[in-house]
Amino acid sequence: MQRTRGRAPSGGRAGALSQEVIVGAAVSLLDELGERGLTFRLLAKELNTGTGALYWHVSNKDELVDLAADQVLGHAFAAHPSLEEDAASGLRALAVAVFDALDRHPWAASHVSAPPTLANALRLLDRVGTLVARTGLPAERHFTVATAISYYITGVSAQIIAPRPTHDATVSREDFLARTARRWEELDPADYPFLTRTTQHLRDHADRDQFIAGLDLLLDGLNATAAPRPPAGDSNAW
Amino acid sequence: MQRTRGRAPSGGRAGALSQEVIVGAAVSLLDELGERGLTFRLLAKELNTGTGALYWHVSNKDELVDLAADQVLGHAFAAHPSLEEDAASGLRALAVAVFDALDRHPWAASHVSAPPTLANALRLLDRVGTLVARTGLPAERHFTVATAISYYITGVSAQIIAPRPTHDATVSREDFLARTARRWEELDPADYPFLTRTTQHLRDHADRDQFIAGLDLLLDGLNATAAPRPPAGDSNAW
DNA sequence: TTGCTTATGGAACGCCGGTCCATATGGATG
DNA sequence: CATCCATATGGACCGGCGTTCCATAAGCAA
Repeated sequence: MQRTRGRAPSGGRAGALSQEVIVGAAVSLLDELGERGLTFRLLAKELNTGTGALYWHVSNKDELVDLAADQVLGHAFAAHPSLEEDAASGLRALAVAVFDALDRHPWAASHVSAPPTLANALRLLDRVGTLVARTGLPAERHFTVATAISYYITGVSAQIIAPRPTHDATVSREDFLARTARRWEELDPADYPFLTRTTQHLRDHADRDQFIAGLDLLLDGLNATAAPRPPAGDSNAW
Repeated sequence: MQRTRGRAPSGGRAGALSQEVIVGAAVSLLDELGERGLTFRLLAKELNTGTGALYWHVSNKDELVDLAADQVLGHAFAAHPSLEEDAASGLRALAVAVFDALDRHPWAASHVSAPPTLANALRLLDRVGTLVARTGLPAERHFTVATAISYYITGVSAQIIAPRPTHDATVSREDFLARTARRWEELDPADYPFLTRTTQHLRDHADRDQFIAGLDLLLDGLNATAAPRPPAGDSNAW
């Protein structure tokens, strides 16, 4: 019965509760304590109310966290107003904005899903699609390519960002990488020929650059298939 | 204290418990009931023991699920023995094998993480890296490219596969897609210009093909950057 | 004022992850 | 064969969680 509550705060009570303020408080708590630390009891105390009141505006914890993640995704659009750029750099900028937004709220990364159902996830796919449509790719490929890029953005961001909370906040990133590198070095080169000689790159790599490198690979592929016949000069001219 | 229990079942008791059999039973339960349905109590009953005994072999539920997911990832290697192929088709086959393995155990998709720490996740990155090294790409790019591809495989698989359990098993995939398509059609074309004219592709798309299409895009990019100067004839000859 | 819908908050329920501990098992030692 | 101890077991128990329920309040229409 309490579907789709949280209309605009107009006309309500004074210290009115609403889905919007609840989700906002949830984001703060999630940033501070992570997904495990977010509790309806704690959230209720934070908002000076009881758990029952919260359930009037939000149907359960899964929905709450999904809404919170979608709000975080919304930050990316605020940080990246749709500039008038060419398609390739527009896609790059959008992707990086999403990565950075999720990077600031690691718990959210694993909750932005596709095919999208929430408002900002829908907006993301739509913007990617609009930019893809500008590349001159044949129309029948737009959906597939747009979806692939969206999947890359959210899926790979989640892979890169999510692993951290597994380990204590007491362990710094450098320590973690150094420890992992050492473990790779101790592996049997016969079983793991590649890893055992690649540990230095692991130590030096930056997550954000890694994300961008893969994205560029994807966009290069797009470029290559969009213009299969190599043009005379600059192959970057879409 | 109970780190790294579960030595080979040799020499133990008769109905010996071990990490291996526990993880195996967990996989079955996860397949049947999902992550929420897996319970130490239920698992204990299934194995005719108590919860305390389980904790002797596995330190907590997170570790148990991670181990279960890694076991599922191992299925992919069994299904895809390292054939002697050229790098491109080898990467394709490996990626698809992983996707298929995760597709059969949807709960596992969101638990294979990178940078890898468990045995089969390490193997995956190593195999990808080995194949990448065969492409003739300059050595200093091996790590970045291999990581990007691994991220794509696990991250995008998770994106494609994970969303399903959110909805009841009572709703078929076709129903879900049709419903989503209808919702996209009802959006305001001013806000969502791309989505509102792309609903037919949504209805028709196949997840597996979608995964492969994005992968091919990535591999095309690899191909393009590996051989920046387009060779005379076939551009697929690595 | 009356009556109905919307909204609130806190008590209570059932279940879960995890710990504790009394007990058993079986190989090593003599 | 008797003893001992690290290994292993299983069930009771604890604290805390998501969720439900319900008695009540607050706004609004007649």
